[in-house]
Amino acid sequence: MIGEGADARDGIRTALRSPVSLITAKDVAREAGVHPSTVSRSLDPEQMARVKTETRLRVQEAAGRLGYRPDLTASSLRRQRTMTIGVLIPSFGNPIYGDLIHGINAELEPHGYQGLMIETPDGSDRLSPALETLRGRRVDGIICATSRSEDRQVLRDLVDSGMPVVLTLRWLAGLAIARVVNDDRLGGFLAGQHLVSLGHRRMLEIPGSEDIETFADRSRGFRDGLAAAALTPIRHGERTTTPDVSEGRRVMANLLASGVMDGVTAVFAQNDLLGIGAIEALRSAGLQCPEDVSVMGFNDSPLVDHLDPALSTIAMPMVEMGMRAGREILRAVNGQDTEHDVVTVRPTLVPRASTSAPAQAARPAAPAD
Amino acid sequence: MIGEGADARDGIRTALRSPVSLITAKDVAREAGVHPSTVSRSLDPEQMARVKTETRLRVQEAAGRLGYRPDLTASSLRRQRTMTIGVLIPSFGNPIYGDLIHGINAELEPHGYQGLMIETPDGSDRLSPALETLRGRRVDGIICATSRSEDRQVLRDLVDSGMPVVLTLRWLAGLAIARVVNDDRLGGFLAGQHLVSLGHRRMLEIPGSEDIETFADRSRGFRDGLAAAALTPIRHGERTTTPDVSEGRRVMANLLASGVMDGVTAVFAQNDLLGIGAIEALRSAGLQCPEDVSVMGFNDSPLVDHLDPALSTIAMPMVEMGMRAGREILRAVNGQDTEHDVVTVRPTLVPRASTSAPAQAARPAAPAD
DNA sequence: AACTATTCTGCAATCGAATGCACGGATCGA
DNA sequence: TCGATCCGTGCATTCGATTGCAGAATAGTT
Repeated sequence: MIGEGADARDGIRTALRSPVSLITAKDVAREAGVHPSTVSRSLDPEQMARVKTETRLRVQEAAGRLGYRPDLTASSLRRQRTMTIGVLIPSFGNPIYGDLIHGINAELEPHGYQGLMIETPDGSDRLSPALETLRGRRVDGIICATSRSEDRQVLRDLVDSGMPVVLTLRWLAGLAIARVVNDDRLGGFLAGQHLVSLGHRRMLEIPGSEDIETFADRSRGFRDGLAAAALTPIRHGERTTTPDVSEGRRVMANLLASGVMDGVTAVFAQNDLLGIGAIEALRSAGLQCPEDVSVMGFNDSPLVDHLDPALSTIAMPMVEMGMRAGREILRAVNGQDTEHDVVTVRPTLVPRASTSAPAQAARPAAPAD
Repeated sequence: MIGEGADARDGIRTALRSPVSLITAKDVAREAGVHPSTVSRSLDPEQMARVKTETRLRVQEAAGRLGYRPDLTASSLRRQRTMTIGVLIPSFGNPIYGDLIHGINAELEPHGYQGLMIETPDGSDRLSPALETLRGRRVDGIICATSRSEDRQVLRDLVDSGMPVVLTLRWLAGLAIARVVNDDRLGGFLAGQHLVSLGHRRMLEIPGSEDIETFADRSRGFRDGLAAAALTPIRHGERTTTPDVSEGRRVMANLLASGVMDGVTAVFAQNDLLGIGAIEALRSAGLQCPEDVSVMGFNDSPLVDHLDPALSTIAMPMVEMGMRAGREILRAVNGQDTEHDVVTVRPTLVPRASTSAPAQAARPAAPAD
C-alpha cells in the first residue's frame, strides 16, 4: 500500500533519494474518496466539527490505515507556526539543567510543542549565532536560561523583533521580558540565616560572575541574612570567571594566602561547584570542613548529598521552574501574556554535614592562623 | 489545559497576527533589483557560482542589511530536508548524557544540522510516540541512545521505513543498524582485571537491566577479566530495575541479608549510581569501603571523584561517542553509509579510593570457595 | 411547491524557497 | 559580419497542508 502511494505520485520522487516513504494528504484523500482539504479538516480538532461524522470517520480510518502523519514542515509554512520553542542552555554538561529541561518539555509536549535545545556556554559569544539559527528555523518562542549582562542588547533586539521570549534561571534587570526565576535573594538569605543560626560571625562569600543578576541576588540575600544579626560579610576582591570546581579552589587558595580567611568560620559559595573547590583548597591547607570552616553551596546538584562532607546547600525547584517557564512561553506564543510576567519559585535550605557550629577554638584562635 | 490553550487561541487569533516581522527573499529581491530566484542562488554556496559576482555581492549586501534569514520551514518543504536530527535520550536528569549531547551537537552544528532532543525514559512506552513525533517533523535521521530489547521491533520498523538511524550508548543484537558504542566488554574486563590485580578472589556484580545489551556486555567482560585469573563471579539472583542509587542500596541490602556477601571482598556495580547505593548499604551494615569491601562503578559520572570514598570507575569517552554518532548519522543521511557501520570507542580504568587490596582477614575466608 | 437556511465539500490560492527551463544578451571564431 | 556558445537571470512550478470562498446538497419553513 505504501508503495502504491509512492508510485502514484510521480516518477521524479524515486529518482531523488527518497529516504522515507511519505504518505501525503492526497494519498489519504484518494483512499477515502474525498478531497485533500477534507482530509485536513477531518484531522484538525478545530475544524473537525465542519465535517460530516460519517466522512470524518472514513478519513480517519484511511489515515490510520496508511499511517499518515501530516508533514509538519508544510503545516508550519502555511500556518506560520512551527510548534517549536527554542531553549538556550548554558551547558549540557552541568547536571542541574537536566531537571530544568525535563520540566520544560513536560509542559510543552502535551500541547504539541517541542523544545529545540541549543548550548550557549558562558562567555562564548554563541548567543547571537544561536538566536540566528532559531530565527531561521522560525521557532514560535524562545526560553533563555543563559542571560548575562553582556547579552542585554541582543535580548532587547530579540523581543523588539516580536519574538516571544521568557528568561528563566537567570534574568537581567532593566529588560521588559517575562521571567521565571528562582527567588535567589531568598536563597541567599536562607544561606546567611542558616550560618548565623549556627553561631558563625565572620563569614564571606565566594562570588559567581557579577554580571549575572542571579548571583548578585544571592549576594544581596546573603547580606540581608547577616544584617538581620547585625553582621556583614568580610569583603574581599576575589572574583571568579566560570563557576566551577577549579575556580572555587583557586579563589579559596588566594583567600587563604592573602590572610582574608583569618578568623573566618563559614563560607557561602554561590554554587555547589565553587563550594566543592573551596573545600578542597581548605583541605590542602590543612583545614577541615566543617570543623574549621563551614561551607555552603547553592543548587543541590546531583550527588552533592553523597560528598564528604555532604554539602549543605540551597535547593531550587528546577522541574517546577522548567514547567512554569514552559507555561509562560506558551502563554506568550498564544498572545496571552499580560505585560511581562514575573514568576518566582521558592528555594529551600538543605542543611547537611558541611555546615556546623564554629569550633570553640575558632573564636580566640582567629589571630593564630 | 489543552482546552484552555485552544480557547484562547481562537479568540486572539487575529490579535496575535505577525508576531515576528519576516523578511523574505522577495523583499531582498526588490531591494537588490533582482528576482527572488537570484536571491536564493546568491546565498546558496552550491549555486553561487552561477551568479555574476557583482550581482551576488549586491544581493548579499541587501540580505545582510535587511537581516534576511531564509525560512527553513519553506526550504525544508521544498528540499525535503529539515536539517534536523532526532536524538532520543533516556533522561535529561542523568548527568552522564550531558557530554554525549554536547558531542552530538558539536558534530551536527558545523554542518547546519540541529539535534532535536526527546526524553524517552526506560520502561515508559514513550519511544513509539517520540518516533511518531519525529516522523511528523520529518527529521532527516535519528540517533537513539535508549534502545532496549523491547524496542527491537519498533526500531526494525523504523529502519525499514527508510529512516537513517544510528544507535549509540546502547545497542541491540540482531539488528542491522549502525551503532556507535562504548566497548562495554572491554570496560567490564578492565574492572575485573583491576580487582583481580588488587588481590580480590571472591567478587560479584550488581547488574543493570539484563535486557540492555550494554549491561550484558559489561558482565561478559567482567567474567573475562576474572577468568583470566581462573576466577568466577559469585552468582546470585538479585536483579535491578532502574540503575539508580536506591536500587543499588536495595540490592546490596538483600545480598547482605541473604548471606551472599559472606567472604566477598569486591563488588562491580554496573554503573556509578548502583555503586554509590551499594556503598551506602554496606555502611548501614557496619562495613567500610574499601577496607571491608571494594566497590567499582561504571561511567565516571560528574562528582564521583569527590565522593567518600572517591569512586573507582570506568570512564567512557562520552563526548567522542557523541561526535562519532553525529558523524555516522550525517553519513547515513547523505547516503554514504557502507553497510551498517559499527564504531567502537574505548573506555579507560579510573582507579580511585573505593577499591584497594582486600584486608588480611579476607584471605582466610577465600579458601572456602 | 417554492424558497431560504444550513451543511458539507471541493476548488484554488497561499505560505517562502528552490530549481528546471528558456530567453536575451554578450563573447568568440571564422 | 553572422552564427554558435556560454552566461546570467527571470519565469513558473513545486514541495504538502491549510483555509477563504463558493457551489452543491440537504434540511427546514410557510
